[in-house]
Amino acid sequence: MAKINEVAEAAGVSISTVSYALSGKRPVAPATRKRIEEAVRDLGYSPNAGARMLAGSRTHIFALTEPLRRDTHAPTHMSFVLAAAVAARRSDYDVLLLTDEQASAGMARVAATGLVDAILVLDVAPDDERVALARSIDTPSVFIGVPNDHEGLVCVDLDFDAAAQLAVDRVADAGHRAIGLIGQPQVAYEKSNFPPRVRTAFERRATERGLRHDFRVSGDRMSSADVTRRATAELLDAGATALLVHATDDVHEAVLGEIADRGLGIPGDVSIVSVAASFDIGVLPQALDVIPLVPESSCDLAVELAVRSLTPERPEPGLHLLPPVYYDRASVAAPPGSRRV
Amino acid sequence: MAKINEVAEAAGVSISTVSYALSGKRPVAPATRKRIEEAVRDLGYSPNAGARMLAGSRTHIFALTEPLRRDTHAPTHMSFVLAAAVAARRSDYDVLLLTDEQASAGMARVAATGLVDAILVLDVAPDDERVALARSIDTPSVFIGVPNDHEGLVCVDLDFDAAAQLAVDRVADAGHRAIGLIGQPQVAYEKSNFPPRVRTAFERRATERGLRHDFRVSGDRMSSADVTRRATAELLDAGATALLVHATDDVHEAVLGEIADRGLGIPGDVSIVSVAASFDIGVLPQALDVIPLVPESSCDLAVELAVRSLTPERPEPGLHLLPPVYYDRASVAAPPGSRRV
DNA sequence: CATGCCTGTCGAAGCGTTTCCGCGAAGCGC
DNA sequence: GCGCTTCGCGGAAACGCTTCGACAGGCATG
Repeated sequence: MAKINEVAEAAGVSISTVSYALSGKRPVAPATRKRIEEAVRDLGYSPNAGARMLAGSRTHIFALTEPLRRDTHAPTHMSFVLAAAVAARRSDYDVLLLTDEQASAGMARVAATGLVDAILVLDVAPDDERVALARSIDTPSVFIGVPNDHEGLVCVDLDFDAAAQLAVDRVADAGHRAIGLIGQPQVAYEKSNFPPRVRTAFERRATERGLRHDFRVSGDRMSSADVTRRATAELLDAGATALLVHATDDVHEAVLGEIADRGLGIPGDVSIVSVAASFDIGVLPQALDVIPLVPESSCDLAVELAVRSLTPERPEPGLHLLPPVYYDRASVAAPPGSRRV
Repeated sequence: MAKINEVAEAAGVSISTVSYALSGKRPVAPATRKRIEEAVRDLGYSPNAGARMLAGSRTHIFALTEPLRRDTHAPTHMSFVLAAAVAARRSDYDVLLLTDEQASAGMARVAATGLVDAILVLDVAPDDERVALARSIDTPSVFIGVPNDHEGLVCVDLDFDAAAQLAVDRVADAGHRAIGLIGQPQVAYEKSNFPPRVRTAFERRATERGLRHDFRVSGDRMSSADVTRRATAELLDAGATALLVHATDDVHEAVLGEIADRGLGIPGDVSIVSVAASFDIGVLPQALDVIPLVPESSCDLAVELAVRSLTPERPEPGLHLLPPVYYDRASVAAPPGSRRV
């Protein structure tokens, strides 16, 4: 509760010198700086947030908007929120949560009142209404996810296309000629932005590589494991020797369960690659090759772009895609009966 | 981006009149008020957040601290965060998220800088370090959950004792003489504050009513359904005719699965009551009697107390427990072979 | 020795609200 | 018609910080 003038008095300098010493925006003599730092410590001074906002042009707050759709996968979502908060903090920023209907309304509000310096947009839908909003306000925003119409926006995401292509290439290189993709639940292809990207890239690349390929959605919360198991069964029955899985942990479990129940081995009989998994793949009973979706990476980049958009070197609008990384866990091998080793 | 003086000019009044008209802290002539409101609309004025904080003594921000322990159940947690944000918004408050290590460090920081008016404490552990912190700062705080040492703190929670007692009474009244409790995973009894409360109250009340009773933990994420099924089997084998379940949805599913596999009917052979469930009990394949833990109730109350702690009528420190509500879904009946109907 | 240039510091002007104090006009009772 | 209260409103002082412009002194340069 000490104020800056008390610090100044205690250190025997002027208020402005204290301010400069703390912000580092102007050089201060080492001896002076030391006295000031001591005074700060002794008095337990920390600058008043409101005064800082008013005088400076920074609030040191980012908004995080998240509509929280019904079908949002809670654990994944939590990882992103956490990662965003941690990343923001590293740049001396706090995070203001705008959930639910406040995702849009609040976004306009905090922009108008100047409560935040920038806005991080989470849980992006293909036709997200926050796209228009972002364009209409002058608070910079960074989308974590790619809406259909992203003209002029700064977007961050895993390069899902490249990820899907990488996975397809890997199994194709291993000699597989027929592959399947177990995707997200049906609703995700309507409400979310990335599942369709994986699917499309999968199909395109499989075609390019001359592979037979097929796609199935997985089960959602209600229909549970059954749908997924059936999907797995269908793909295997159709002759697929490699499966890519783009889904949550329980879907992976169901896929592995079905494979095990059939007495098939990984990678001896079936090869598996997990694409864009955002959970800890280590919780699964079987080690799987994975191209992870790392919330920390996306959020770190998003925060960096947000910070930079407050400087003269604003980041250029457009897609900032993170290159996929492939982790080999020996769940991909040549298909059974193949002539190669 | 319009400022209050522009509004004043446009409406032909002074700045202070605009302020009073908007805050309602002093009466303003209807005609004047109308002119001001129009000017506000025309100019799209919204008061600058920083200036408001500095001049007024309110920031209109609550902090929400959540350490996010490893074992936190993501969906439940999300419900609480969402409920808190919604409740806060109804009182014209925004929510600043302090996760992870910032749960404590950030709590001290936002208090010192005056960034927030009050602090909501989530995810409370029995020996929570935020207890000491809360006492040492002068920003009011409200705990959602009850730490062991809650002397002088304002705490909100479901009355777990009463809930457990209510459930025990219900099955006892129905004629059961041997009952079981399927609780949370083991770790929850060390790290969380409420599971032990349910267990203790269960045991006390069952003893008071002269019931044979037994307790089992459920399985966690890794050990999955097996542990829970075994626990269920053990309780049933020991002769329990009624089971109380205090756990997440998948544990409920496992319990129901085990009962179904044994060819037992609910409530014909076994009676079930779900205690303090925070998920939508409707997702289960079978309707169950439930005493729900409603995040909205807790958070609404917490916000109300937080708001009130900023007024002269500060709420008195202590436990503010929400009375449990019993929803009858016909999953409790007389035990098999009982003489009554 | 005068000049100019750094370096380190200070004073003061904002930043956009809220709120205290006070003033004029209108309404009231006598 | 006079003094009183009440009502509506305006002026101006905070609120605590950042930052611009200025200035003194020390140093090297011509």
